[in-house]
Amino acid sequence: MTKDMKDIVALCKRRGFIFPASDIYGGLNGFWDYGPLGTELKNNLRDRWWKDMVLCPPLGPDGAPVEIVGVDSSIIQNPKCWEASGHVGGFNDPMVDCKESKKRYRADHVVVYWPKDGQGSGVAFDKDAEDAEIEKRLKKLTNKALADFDTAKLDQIDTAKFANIIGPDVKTPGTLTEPRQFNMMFHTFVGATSGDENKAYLRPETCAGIFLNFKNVLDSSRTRVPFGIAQIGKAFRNEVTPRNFIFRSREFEQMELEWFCEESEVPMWFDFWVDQRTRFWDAVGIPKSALHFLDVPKDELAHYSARTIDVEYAFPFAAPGYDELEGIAHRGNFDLTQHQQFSGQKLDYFDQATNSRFLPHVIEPSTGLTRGVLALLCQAYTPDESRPSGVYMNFTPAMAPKKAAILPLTAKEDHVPLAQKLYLELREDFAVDLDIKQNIGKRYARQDEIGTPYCFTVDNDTLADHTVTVRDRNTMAQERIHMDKVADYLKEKMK
RNA sequence: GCGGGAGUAGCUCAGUGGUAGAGCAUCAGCUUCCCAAGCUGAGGGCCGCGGGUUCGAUCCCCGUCUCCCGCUCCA
Repeated sequence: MTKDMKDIVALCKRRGFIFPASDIYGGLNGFWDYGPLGTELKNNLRDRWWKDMVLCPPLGPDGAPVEIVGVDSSIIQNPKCWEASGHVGGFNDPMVDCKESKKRYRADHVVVYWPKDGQGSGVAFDKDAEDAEIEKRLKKLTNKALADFDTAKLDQIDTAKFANIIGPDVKTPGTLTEPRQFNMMFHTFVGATSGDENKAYLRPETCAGIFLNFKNVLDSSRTRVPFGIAQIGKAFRNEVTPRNFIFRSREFEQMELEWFCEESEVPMWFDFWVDQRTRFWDAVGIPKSALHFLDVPKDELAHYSARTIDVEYAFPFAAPGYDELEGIAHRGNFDLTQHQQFSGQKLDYFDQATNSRFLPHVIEPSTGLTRGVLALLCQAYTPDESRPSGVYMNFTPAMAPKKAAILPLTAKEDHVPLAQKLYLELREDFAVDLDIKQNIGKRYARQDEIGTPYCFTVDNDTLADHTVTVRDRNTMAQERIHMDKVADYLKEKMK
């Protein structure tokens, strides 16, 4: 059984899950619109996250209920916020292109070896190049030994000297272009005039809005450490290469929790949240067997993080590997420290019990809602040549955009009125379809393709004893239940 | 941004220098007591967009946009 992204993308478009944004204008790279079914699916996943995190959060490791509150912060904040977070300074990496090798390099990742005697060209290497390899290439290109060179990072070198540098993958000097800034943040202007003084950014992640409101929440909500603040919302990144359907898009939606605790309790809470998040994915239909937990190696950690576990999912485009679905990071107290410094406002927490002040440490389970939707779609997509539709979407009942279809077995006779009655009853509580036209097989197939877990069919027996058949999407098996029990049946299945 | 591939019906694709087809989907009718997406029919495309060559371009050329694959990037 193979899952091909092309087929999944086609089904999403055909059945109204996801469309290219601005489709009638030819689309826009990295942007997507959610159609009728996709919106329901996304909302179901979003609401389930909010319920599990904020409305009905779990019991903590000690058995006591954990406390989490929500915020909904502005997408545009004071630009100083992004200086404090490091996004303005740290993520505008200057890049250089090589006209010869057609490769692109981060300027600070390229090391240039300059001859100490000033004779001949400088030779550039990737920062991770092995000594033996460097020595060999220097010898070949300049006939000098490693000890005859000084080194400097490319971003520290005057561009006037670039003409005399041999790029990392070529043999002649002068092929490297001037460094150019790559800004991952979308910028905009606040107010009617556009100039540097009112430049602002669309948030590249939602968590900053949580840290900015840390003090406001403390002052207004009687929360006490340990506690969490959650937020769901859009974020924007000017990705160099949007790729893999909605996996890496320029506008996306995040679900983030910042869990504030004492430093000494970090390991306990870290493990707790990894466990909780795994349970969540399992509950919405992503089993642990489809996940991979990557303990991010120290040298690849973000500058603020002491430990991060990437929860990766077996996306078809990553096969046979995995790609990131969620990151659970120990951010230390980096964010509060930075915002305290840049804003000049005290953000420390006063603990009445111990009469001490401190900046809490943070555990951040951060996931992409839209990546979650993609994982749900990929996981649900099930080719099955034995059935007419050739495929069905195996959503859990709780996540499925449509919970059930009500089908009169025939369009004539007297099946229709009973089906309508059942439909009107169910639609008060569930997203259900009533489908009367065409033969029953065609209608089952249609529901399979959009992942409706149950079909209730009215037939001749219904007229006599008010029972209907329940047809299970995955097994195609049927059982009879009383019409009055259908609502309870659905409710039970959606737990 | 670079290299390669591709844009024809809602989807997947054929096709020809003389203004277009198939399968599926959609809709209507028929059939059907349960997978018979079976039967009949209908709607739907200025062949991505803009130029150029030509008597004439969906086809050839140029530009542009978008998508896919590989680099680069992914805090």
